[in-house]
Amino acid sequence: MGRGKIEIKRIENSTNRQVTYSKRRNGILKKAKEITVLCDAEVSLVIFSSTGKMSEFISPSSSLIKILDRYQRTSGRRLWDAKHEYLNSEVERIKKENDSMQIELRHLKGEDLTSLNPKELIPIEDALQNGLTEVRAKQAEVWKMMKKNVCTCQHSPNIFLSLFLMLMIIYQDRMLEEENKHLNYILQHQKQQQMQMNGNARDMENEYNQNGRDYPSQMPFTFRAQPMQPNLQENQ
Amino acid sequence: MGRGKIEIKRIENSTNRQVTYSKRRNGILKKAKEITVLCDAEVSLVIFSSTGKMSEFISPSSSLIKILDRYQRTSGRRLWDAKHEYLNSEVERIKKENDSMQIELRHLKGEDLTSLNPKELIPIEDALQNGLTEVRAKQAEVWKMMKKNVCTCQHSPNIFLSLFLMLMIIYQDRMLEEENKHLNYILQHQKQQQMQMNGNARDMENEYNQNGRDYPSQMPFTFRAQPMQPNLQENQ
DNA sequence: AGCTATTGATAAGC
DNA sequence: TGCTTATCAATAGCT
Repeated sequence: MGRGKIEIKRIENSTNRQVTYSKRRNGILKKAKEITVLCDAEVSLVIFSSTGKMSEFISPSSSLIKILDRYQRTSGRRLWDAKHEYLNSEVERIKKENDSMQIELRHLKGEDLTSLNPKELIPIEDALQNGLTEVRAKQAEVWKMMKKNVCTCQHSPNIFLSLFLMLMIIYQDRMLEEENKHLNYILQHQKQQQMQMNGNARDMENEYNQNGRDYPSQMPFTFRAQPMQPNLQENQ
Repeated sequence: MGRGKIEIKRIENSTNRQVTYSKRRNGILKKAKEITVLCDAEVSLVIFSSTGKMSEFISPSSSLIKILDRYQRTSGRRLWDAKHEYLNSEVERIKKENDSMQIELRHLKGEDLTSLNPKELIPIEDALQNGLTEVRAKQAEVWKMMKKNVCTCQHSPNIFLSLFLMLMIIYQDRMLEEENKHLNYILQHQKQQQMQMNGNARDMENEYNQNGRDYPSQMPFTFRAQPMQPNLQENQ
């Protein structure tokens, strides 16, 4: 490509060689950029001219180190010494461990199940059931301990209030969540009511109670975000 | 250069991208060879396709290690040390990830729960419950499919036998486990009986049945490791 | 460094 | 993947 065909052999004229180098180097760098973008390839290109000037192109999303790392893994050729080799193997080993754990975790969380056959589902189900049993046993134990503390500890006059506060602390996140759901529910409900204003105006309080039963609650106790009963400690 | 101008941006069509990659890679490799010959440059070119296939060109008179050495000297950038640091940090990072996953896994499996406070147990319980729901939904789906296949497929006369065999395959591990438990139970029982030989010799069969009820079984169906009923297919 | 005639690379199609 | 061909891109030689 040019005013005449050239043979691919060393250009003897130094100036000419230098000019050709400059032009062709730009060409290759451009091509390298283009192939990374067009084909999302990973490219590392290092060129030294005969005068020792260096040019390079590394895919922007990568780095020379990453590419060389990959080069070693893919080609099997070793570039660094044993020290690095050890670290490399460490990384490989731990990454593998990591991957398998990730898969296990995903499965336990009910994700990526489509890739499993029925037989593989069984040990997962077992593990989950077992875990749940353990966790609930632990929770029961905690409750038992608490109860025991309440029964044996006589020197606190406000023990039920304390217990209540503990529950508040334990369940505060879920309570906030529930409260949010609750408030959202009321809000939406009020909107609906306003829209129906012109139509049949039914008893608002009554309707709330009616629908309140459908409002989902996953709490073990039915806490509602209402002012704390001030007479609670009278119960003991 | 081609039947039409193309914009330099990622080629979305995967086949097209692959073809273009192949062609352009050849082009770049050729250019790299040419510039080394024409201008006696030193070139190192490593390309990974998006599918992970590697191609390389290193100036024949050189080697990748020589070029990288020169790269370090010329650019002043460190590759070996940097590589070392990079790997060390990688190991650290992945190990941390590993540890946290391990802890999560243990917790989900109901281990090491003593270190947790009640509040921390709740998300674990939720995750387990959720996972169990997902897994069982998946299982239900599988069963539904099986059932559908059984109902819609009329050309197999031994469909219930087939179904039974499928169950056998799915549950074979648990069956073996159960059988083992069972056999161990009998063995231990017989030992106890032998030790009591000289004492009050009660009805052996009776005692087995009496204690047999306590022998735990978690199977959804009560399979016992006994010869398959040969008349099973008559049931259909 | 710029220009352009010319060769080379390649996009699209098979 | 390989071949063909119309087009576009790179560049050799020159200024």
